[in-house]
Amino acid sequence: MVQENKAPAPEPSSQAKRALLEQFARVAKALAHPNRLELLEFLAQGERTVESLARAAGLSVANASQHLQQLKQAGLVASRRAGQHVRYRLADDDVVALMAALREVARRHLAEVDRIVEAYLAARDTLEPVPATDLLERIRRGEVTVLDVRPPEEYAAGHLPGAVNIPLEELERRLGELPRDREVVAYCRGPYCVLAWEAAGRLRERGIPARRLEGGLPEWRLAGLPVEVEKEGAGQG
Amino acid sequence: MVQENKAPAPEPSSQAKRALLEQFARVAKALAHPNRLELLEFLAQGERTVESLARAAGLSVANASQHLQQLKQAGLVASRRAGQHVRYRLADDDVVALMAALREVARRHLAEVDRIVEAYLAARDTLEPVPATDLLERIRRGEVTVLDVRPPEEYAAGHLPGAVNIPLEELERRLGELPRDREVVAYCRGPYCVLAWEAAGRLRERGIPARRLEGGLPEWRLAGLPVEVEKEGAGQG
DNA sequence: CATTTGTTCAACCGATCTCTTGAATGGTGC
DNA sequence: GCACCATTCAAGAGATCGGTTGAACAAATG
Repeated sequence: MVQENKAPAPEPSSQAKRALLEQFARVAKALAHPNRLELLEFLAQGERTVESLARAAGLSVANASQHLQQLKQAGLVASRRAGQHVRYRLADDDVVALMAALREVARRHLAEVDRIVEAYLAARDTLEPVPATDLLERIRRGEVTVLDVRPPEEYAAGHLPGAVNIPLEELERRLGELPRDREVVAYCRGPYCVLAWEAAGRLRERGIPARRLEGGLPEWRLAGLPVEVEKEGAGQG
Repeated sequence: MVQENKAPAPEPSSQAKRALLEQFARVAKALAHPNRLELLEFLAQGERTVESLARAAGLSVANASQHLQQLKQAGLVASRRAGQHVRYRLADDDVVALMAALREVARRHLAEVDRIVEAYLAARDTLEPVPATDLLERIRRGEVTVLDVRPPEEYAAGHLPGAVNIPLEELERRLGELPRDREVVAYCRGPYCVLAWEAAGRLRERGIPARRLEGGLPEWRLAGLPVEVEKEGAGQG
């Protein structure tokens, strides 16, 4: 039934409401493309140049640059010039929290996510992951070997206390570096980063007790847990 | 230096990675339009029909229905038929958390948000809002009058313990209902809902001590604080 | 100052999104 | 079983987005 009354109370500053909603939508829009989400995941590991990000994400440099600028305009990332390069970084840890909330909603309400995890990730490692706080306790007791399977560049930008860095592709070759009397806990970029699943699976196939950390380095850092950083040659805080 | 090596390790299941990122982007895409964000804000107050939502958001019914279906496919809302109507609701409180994270990032990193708040909202009430836990304490001590300025429909779907419901447009007329010996704390739909700012401002202009609650009903509920619900005539859990 | 290297800009096309309009669907209640 | 009603579907116009290409720009190097 057509209600012939005037517009339903065009509130005083519905103008403000609209303007605010547009700002929030702007942030969401920046998150609304898989390539940008992947760039954010890389940036959550630490500062990187455009070129490095483009290579990691399999994008052309121009394309990566465009996406990064969208992220920047949405306030999700920041950049600075360092020598010849422009280095991008997450604007803040609250961006990590936002991505976590996004993943959580998707995980809980999209059956497709479960399906993908079952089909691709659970095939490599079915064990439950180790919660971060449990791991910290066991690190302090020296009961565990922490294995960082990310590329050295990301390891250098920050890693778990005492973590050993063996990128996945070198794992078989460098098995000797892992003590055999302690459980290994592997981690990488985040809760769905395949590297850690794969590493845990491969290690257990070889009889080495191994599990994944629940979440990756960004989530660990977000929880306020301690992170070690290699001192950088050109770094300046 | 141009690295002429082959593609940078096209990881085993970058397929899975891609598929997951697309799912996360799907959720973000659903959030990436001001109209849908507004619908979500209404839904965060409680279950509503398509028609009611369309009217509240100033959309055509067909358009509102389309947006609601996008939200549904992204797992953000759910629906059920009730008599002749279809009633939509938030899928889960984690959606409230996601929206909170989105607003937080926008607030902290988009200068435009501050500008809008300053220009439109702070003009009505400049006092700092009351944190939810503080308010609960004062409610229990009976030290405060809690004022819900949302429409009765939203009040009925859930409100703060002991809250008085006076929609903003009736505020002047019904000032007598407010005890004059206690501070009034007004709230509405969320941290940027103008109703509470306006109400607090108008009350203080009349010499009644009044402030806003920090956040609205959805944030209060998300924090696990107690909510009162009117018993509904046709409700069935 | 000229060159090199890394990043950004600008223009373009195809794909996707948004809203409108008008018709179809499918429960409900009589 | 029938008519009604809220909701959904379908199609189309206009706008926005996404990726490519090639040129422009900026900082460092020699």
